[in-house]
Amino acid sequence: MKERISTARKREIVEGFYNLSIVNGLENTSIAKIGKHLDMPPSLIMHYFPTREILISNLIDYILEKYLLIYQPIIKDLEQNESVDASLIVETLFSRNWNLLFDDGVFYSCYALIFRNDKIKKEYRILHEKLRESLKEILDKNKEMEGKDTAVLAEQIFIVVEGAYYYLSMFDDEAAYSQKVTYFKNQVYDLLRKKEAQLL
Amino acid sequence: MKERISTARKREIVEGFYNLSIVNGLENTSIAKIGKHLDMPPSLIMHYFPTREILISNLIDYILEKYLLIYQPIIKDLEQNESVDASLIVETLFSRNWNLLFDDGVFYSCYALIFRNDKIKKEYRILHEKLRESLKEILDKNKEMEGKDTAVLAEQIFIVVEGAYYYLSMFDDEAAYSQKVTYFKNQVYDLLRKKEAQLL
DNA sequence: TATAATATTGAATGAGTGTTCAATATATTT
DNA sequence: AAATATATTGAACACTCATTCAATATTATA
Repeated sequence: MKERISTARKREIVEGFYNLSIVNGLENTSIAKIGKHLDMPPSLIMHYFPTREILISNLIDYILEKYLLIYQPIIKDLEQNESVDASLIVETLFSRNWNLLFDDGVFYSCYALIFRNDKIKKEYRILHEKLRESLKEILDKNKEMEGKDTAVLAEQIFIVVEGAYYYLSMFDDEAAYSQKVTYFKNQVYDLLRKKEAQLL
Repeated sequence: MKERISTARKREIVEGFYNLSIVNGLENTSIAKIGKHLDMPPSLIMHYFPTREILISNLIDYILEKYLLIYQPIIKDLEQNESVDASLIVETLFSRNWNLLFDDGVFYSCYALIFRNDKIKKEYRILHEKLRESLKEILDKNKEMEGKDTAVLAEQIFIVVEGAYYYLSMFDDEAAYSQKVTYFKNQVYDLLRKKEAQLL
């Protein structure tokens, strides 16, 4: 019972931190502000997260956890069919639903921390490796992929996806945005179509 | 003369800000710390940069200015030859010299600001468009590129480069790093080799 | 040389920071 | 019901923050 209170409070605090960070930025979201937002004294936050660093670490866990949900449409499809076709993969990877899962501003602020914090760097690395492994498994279920090095293919596809999200975040103009997305989707389709297995 | 003092001081301050941010992170680099680092009172910094926001804006100008220097090896080569071959382009884009030009931690911290600051977003967008336009011009000088949509090609190449830098920053292991770089370089070579012009 | 403009200093401001601590309330275990 | 563990409170801490201001030093202009 107390265990439940503890975990519920922790989650409440992390989510409050996250939601405030979306609006104010990670660097401007203080423990006092989180407390005011959630109507609880800062000392209670410190009770569950002894230092701000620990709190940030938990926020990152929370964000990365959400990040893994991208594959949900594909997993859902796999429950009914044996393999997934290319278009569902591409459309899922570039869907804007992704942006709804987590806030890009907070995500990149946390990402920037990898350069000065090895623990965070490792967490990010593990997540990104997971994303690629999952894509490889999905690709391996497809007969058209036989004989291809799906591990390398997954790496190359994700580089396009991640580069695209990075770049496209700079564009507000809907027309320019969607035209560029088309280029990058085609780029992934080309990778999937490529006949020869990737050379080492 | 006074003009010179002013611009020299401004540059000194921005560089101090930048150098401290590399070590402590952008969010932990205060005006007081910059002052102590440069042995000048905070009030002098405020004299040249009335608000912290303006100072950050100038830091971003400074970083983006450095970013544009990637093309230097190619420009140097173009002074002697009429066109640049693919390998110099690919090697330049993936060279680690790039990392020496500016600090990635500071760069991504500043990048994260685009999500809450439209002025910064626009600056970043303009830089990234410039990078692509320059690459297009370089590609256009090459006869092998005739008939290809070099504008789209430049977009697709840069997506790979930027995605790669984002992803590779998570890896410290030299072997894993260089193997992955190989994949991504090949990916760009494939783009350059592709016969058909890109469909709209 | 006198005047105006800019450069530089140092002290002060109030607000906000993360964190600590002792006291109290609530729930769990004995 | 008593003892123990956890949850919650609110006040306080020393410190740092960006920013302001009046005073002084230096340089440029008239």
